[in-house]
Amino acid sequence: MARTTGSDGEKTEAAVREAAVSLIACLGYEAMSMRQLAAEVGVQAAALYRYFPTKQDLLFTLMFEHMEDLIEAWRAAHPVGADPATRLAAYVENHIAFHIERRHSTHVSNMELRSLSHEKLTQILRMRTAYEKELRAILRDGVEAGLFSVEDTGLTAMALIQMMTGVIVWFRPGERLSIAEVTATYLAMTMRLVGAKRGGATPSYDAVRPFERSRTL
Amino acid sequence: MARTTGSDGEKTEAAVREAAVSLIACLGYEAMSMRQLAAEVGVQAAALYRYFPTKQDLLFTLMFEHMEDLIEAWRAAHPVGADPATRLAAYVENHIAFHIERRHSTHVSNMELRSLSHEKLTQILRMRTAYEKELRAILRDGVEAGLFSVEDTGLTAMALIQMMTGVIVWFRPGERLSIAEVTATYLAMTMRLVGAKRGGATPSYDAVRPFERSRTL
DNA sequence: GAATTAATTGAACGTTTGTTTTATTATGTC
DNA sequence: GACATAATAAAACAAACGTTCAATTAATTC
Repeated sequence: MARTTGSDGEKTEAAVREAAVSLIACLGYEAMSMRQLAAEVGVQAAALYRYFPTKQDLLFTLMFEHMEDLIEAWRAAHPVGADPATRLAAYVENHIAFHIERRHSTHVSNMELRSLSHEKLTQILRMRTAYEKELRAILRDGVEAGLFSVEDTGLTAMALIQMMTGVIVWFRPGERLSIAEVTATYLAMTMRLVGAKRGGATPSYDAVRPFERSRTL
Repeated sequence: MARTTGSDGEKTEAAVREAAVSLIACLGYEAMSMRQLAAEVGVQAAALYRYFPTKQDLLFTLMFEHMEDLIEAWRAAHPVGADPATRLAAYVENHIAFHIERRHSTHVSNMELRSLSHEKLTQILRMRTAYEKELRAILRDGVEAGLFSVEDTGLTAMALIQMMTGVIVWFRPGERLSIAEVTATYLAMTMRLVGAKRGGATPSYDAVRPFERSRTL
């Protein structure tokens, strides 16, 4: 009827975050009730309000940290001073690896934007735009260097991001394809899509069927 | 306090459908209340139950008819007996035109699947799979004819559909790009992505910058 | 071991939800 | 003009919602 033995604020808060990401990803933000979330954590609904002032603040926190992590992952992975093709390859690989690893929080951050207040929405969209800007810069550099051939860098960046993020809709680890195979295929598709020229540091991105690939190895 | 002058069942039902698509697209299915929907139509909530037995039945009806229309649009537009490149071009053009025209109902059909019961979900997914199968068949034919070069037809089909459908996320009619420009660019990106060979009936799909294009015309 | 602080419960609050029921009025038919 | 039917309003239902508050116990500090 009060504090329970072994209870720890940090652990509870982490458990709430984790359960919330899963529940919101599966049911949707509006469909998940605070009582349902509390039950998943093994606690009463009132206890949640010790960690998050409102339901919407909880949602915002999850999204904000997802975007922070995404931007930080790219900051740690991006090759500095490399040629556009290398940078594009790094962007694709980082994006796909990150989104496959965090399917649930990606779902939350992409699908529940409409449940945010105007100010909080603006803040999340600003972070998203900053991340997408990196891709546009790579495409622009590639076009200016005569390495890529695209009609419109802004449109192409959106198309690529939609295509790559879409992987979480159908991909399930442990099924027909491995993460490495999926990433390699998306990389090849991306390089063809942007019309990457061959030669130099950039290998050919023509499609190689899996059985052919294994014969050449 | 009862039947109002000029009231007509058919008109009311159509108005309910229309308002529901807009409201669900903007607020989400769970966030839209039946009273809100009724107010939008200019009617009391109880009147809605004359046309749809439950809220979920309303959602299902909207999704079902969206999928029916999509499949019918492709049935009417698909070129029979044509080469894979022509068929692929027709698929892309039809898909983008349809989804731009029906942004709202596409949003509903893509985002609210989790609010459906198991049986109704299965029914919608069956229709979706049938539609996607058409694209896979085109890609397979193209690969077998040596015209396309893709690693995995299933994966490529999913990637293309995610990329194309994603247009509704950022595209707004009347802004920087026209529908025709967007469609042309997506078509060119698609052809490069599948490694379509040049020559024959298929023109080059190398990127041509807008200003260059207008100079050649 | 007393005092303080951290973590949680249980009950309650006022709203809002999807839906049902009953009564009432407009329209179309003979 | 009477009668049947179609279309709606108004009121009510129990259940569930997000959130608050006071009480209570575990852990920590001195």
